[in-house]
Parts: sequence; C-alpha cells; structure tokens
Amino acid sequence: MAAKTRQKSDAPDASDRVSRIREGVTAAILEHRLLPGTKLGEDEIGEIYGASRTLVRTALQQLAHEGIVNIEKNRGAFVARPTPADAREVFEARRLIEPTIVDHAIDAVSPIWIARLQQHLTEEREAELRGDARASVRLSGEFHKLVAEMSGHSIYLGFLKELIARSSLIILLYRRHDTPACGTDHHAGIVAAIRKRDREAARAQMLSHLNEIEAELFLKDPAADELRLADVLGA
Amino acid sequence: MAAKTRQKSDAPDASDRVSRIREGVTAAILEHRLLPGTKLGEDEIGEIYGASRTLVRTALQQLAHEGIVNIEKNRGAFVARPTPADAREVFEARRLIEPTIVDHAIDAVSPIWIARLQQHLTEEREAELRGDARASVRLSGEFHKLVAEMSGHSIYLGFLKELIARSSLIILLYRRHDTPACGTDHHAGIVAAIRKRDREAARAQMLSHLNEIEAELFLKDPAADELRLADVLGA
DNA sequence: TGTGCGCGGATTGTATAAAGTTTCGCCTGT
DNA sequence: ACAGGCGAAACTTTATACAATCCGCGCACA
Repeated sequence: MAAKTRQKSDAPDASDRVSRIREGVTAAILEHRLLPGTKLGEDEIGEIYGASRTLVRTALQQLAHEGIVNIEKNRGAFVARPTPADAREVFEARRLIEPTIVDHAIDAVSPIWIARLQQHLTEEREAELRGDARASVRLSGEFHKLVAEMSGHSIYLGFLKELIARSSLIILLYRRHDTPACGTDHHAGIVAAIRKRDREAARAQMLSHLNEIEAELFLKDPAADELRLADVLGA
Repeated sequence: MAAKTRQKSDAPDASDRVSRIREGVTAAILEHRLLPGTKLGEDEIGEIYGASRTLVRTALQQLAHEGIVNIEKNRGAFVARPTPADAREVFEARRLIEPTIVDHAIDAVSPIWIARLQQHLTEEREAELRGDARASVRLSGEFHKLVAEMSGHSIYLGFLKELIARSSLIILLYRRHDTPACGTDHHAGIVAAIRKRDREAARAQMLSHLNEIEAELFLKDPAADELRLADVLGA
C-alpha cells in the first residue's frame, strides 16, 4: 500500500472497475469502432464488463463530462456527434494550447523522454505500415497526450485529453479524404525540434500540424435536412 | 416543451435536482463558506437538499471532475486544497486563455451585452460597498465567466469555469493581505476596452489583471509539516 | 387508406438495502 | 503508564428493487 493510495478521480491507471469501463469505451470510440450516435445502453455495457449499472453510469457520466458522450434525459447515453461549430472550437483551442505545451515539454527534455517519444514514433510507423487504421488513429492522439504529459502541466493535460477525444470524433465525421489521420512525419519533426530544444521550431511545427489536420476537414453543416429543422423549431 | 428539451449534461439551468445540489455546493465553496479540507458527507448533503445519496453522489463526482472537490477512495469527498503548484498552473492557464476570450468577446459586442456587463459591474460595486465579502468573491469570478459566455466559445467557457472555481479556492488559501478579491476597477477597465472594441487594450488589461491577482498570492508550500511528510513518504 | 390514440415492452431515474472498508475508542498486557 | 490490537460504529461502495418515462406497435376510426 505504497503509491496506490493517492489517486485522483482522473486516475490514469485502470485500477478500479469504473476506470476499466471508461477506458474501454473511450478506446472503442477513439478507435472508431463505436460511431457517433451509437446508443450506449447501460445493461449492455454492464453485461460486457460484468458490472452493475451503477458503475456503468458513473463511467458514462465521466465520458459525458469529457464531451465524447451525450446523455439525454430519459433517453440514455450516445456517442457524441460534434457539430462543425464544435469542430472549429476544438481546433481553435488546440491551436492555442498545444504550442504552449510543446514549449513546456522542452523544459523537461531528458534522455528518458526522448526515448519515449522515439518509441512512440516507432509504434506509429509500425501501425501505419501494417495498415492498422484503428491503432493508427489511437496512437496519433496519444502522441499529443504524451507531449502534454511531458510538459508536466496537469491542467493542460486534462484539457488536452478532452480536446483529443473530441478531435478523434471530428476527424471521423468530417475528414475529406482517407488520408492518414495525423501524419507521423509531422510528429517526427516535432520530436526533432523538441530534441534540439528549438522552441520556435517546435511551436511552429505543432501549429502547422494542427492547421493541416483541420484543413483536411470539410466543415459544413451535415445532413442539412434534419439539423436545419431542429434549429428552426428550437428557435 | 419547446426549448427545454435540448439540455447538455452541463446544463446551466437548475432544472433537475442534481444540478441544484451541484450549484448549491459550488456556490458555498466559491463564497468561501465551505473551506478547503471540509468533509462533504453524502448523508449530510442529502438531508439538506432532501435527496438520496445517489443524487448527491453524482453531483459530487461532477464537482470532482471540475477540480474543486477531491474524492478519496473509501474516505469520501472533501473540498479541494490546491497546492501552490496547482495555483501556478491555474493562473498560467488563465493567462493563456482569457486574453483570447476577451478578443472573441469583442466580436460579439452589442448593446445587450454591454448592458449586461455594466449591470454586473454595478452589482460588484454594490456588494463591495456594503462589505459583503461573500457576494464580492462570487461576483468577481462570475465577471470572468460572463465575458467567456459573451465570447460564444463553449469550450473556452467550460475550461474557464473550472479555472475560476479553482482560483477561488486558491485565493482563499494563499492571499497575502485582505485586499479585495478581484479589483472591480480592473473589471471596469476591461469592459471599457471591450466597449471600444480595442482588442489590444482588452487583452493587455486582462493579462495585467490576472498578473496582479497572482502577485497578491503567497505561493509557498503551506503547512510545511504535514505536506512535506506526505510528499517524502509518498516518494 | 391514412391518421391518431392507447397500451405494452423496454430503458432510464431514484431509492434503498447489502457488502466492504476505514476509523476511532476501549481494553488488555507488559 | 503506555503501546498494541481487537471490535464496533460510521461511512463509502456496490448491487438490486421499484417507480417514472419514453418508444413502438397495433387497433380503431374517419
């Protein structure tokens, strides 16, 4: 009972059961196995993970707070379907936060961290080489999380986790071509800049990386029929 | 049943009971009526609001996600006690985000919004005049939230809500003198800049405002005895 | 034939009960 | 007198039972 006692609610390790559920569902969403709009029934999930609805509920509520699940009263939980407006907000926030994060990451440069980053790049390349799209999209997001962890700024890390998760849904919904989700080459360039402690290059590369991702999106209001209707009637 | 149907989990209106609990506890914490470290027993709160522990529990979990409550496994929920390191992170994040928020707010300038801002300044002054410290500290935070709402950027708004709530605790714990929590004069200056659509002035004033708040803090590890001990034994 | 109403199944929201863990007091032994 | 440990009470955690709500199907009626 040494280090396990102090764990925040946002605990990264899946020690308790609700975390296992949350991370399982999160992974499924981030790997695009669960598509936006999919109903996440409580009994259904509970049976999968061998847990009662109580635990499933808390996990779903956490996911709702992270913005990747919508809970509609008396209707249940659904995988979120970000609007184009949401998408623009998410990427604007990322453009604001992530350059600052890489800047901080450079303060923490050490052989251990460089090794971890390189290791991650290798995994990304391997996934891409064997055509594992699901692993690719997951690892692309995790690269950004890794840089945030390196920065040592827990608040930025928390914010970025939300933004990454939403980005994954956004890319799935609005990507124009089937280009690789998030260029590994860009990531390699960012790592190189971090390694050289070149703050300006790192910030600039992160920014252009984000811009390129967003540029590949087609952010026009989708399924105009139903959504227009909803807006009109809602107003 | 027109406009009420579409409400996010983070619903601003206190329509359902869990929201009422959450907002009640939040207000108590933000007004410094509940001090850091205070135990928030489920039965206790449930009896106050006439709700079962189930509802109290979900409310507390939401507050934990916002960072103003800590839930320790098998021990219960406590009002969070941010460390000096947390404080520095919170203010750094605010310095990054809030200037951008005022910039966006200027895009939304309209007579309605200006009126709301002025109205808010009036309330702040009145609270300060009658020496209502609790209302003052609450309104100070709400000013920043109001600007974020004005910006129309829901993600920034969500992030800022968290940061404001934590800031309130930080100010309570680490304020040097008993200076007014958050100068109303500064707020008036920011409103003036917004009104004139002077982006640079607005950003600059927001930044210096945040710097002055942080400058009034004494961010050294507090209660050296117990915390040092915890850190040493934890490592 | 098309529309509207009502009932039944299913699912979520809430409360309560059972189970597990921690904490504090008390008691015994040295 | 004091340290250590046992035990009960209080609390959180988890599970389950009950109530409320929603959705879809079918029937009646125009």
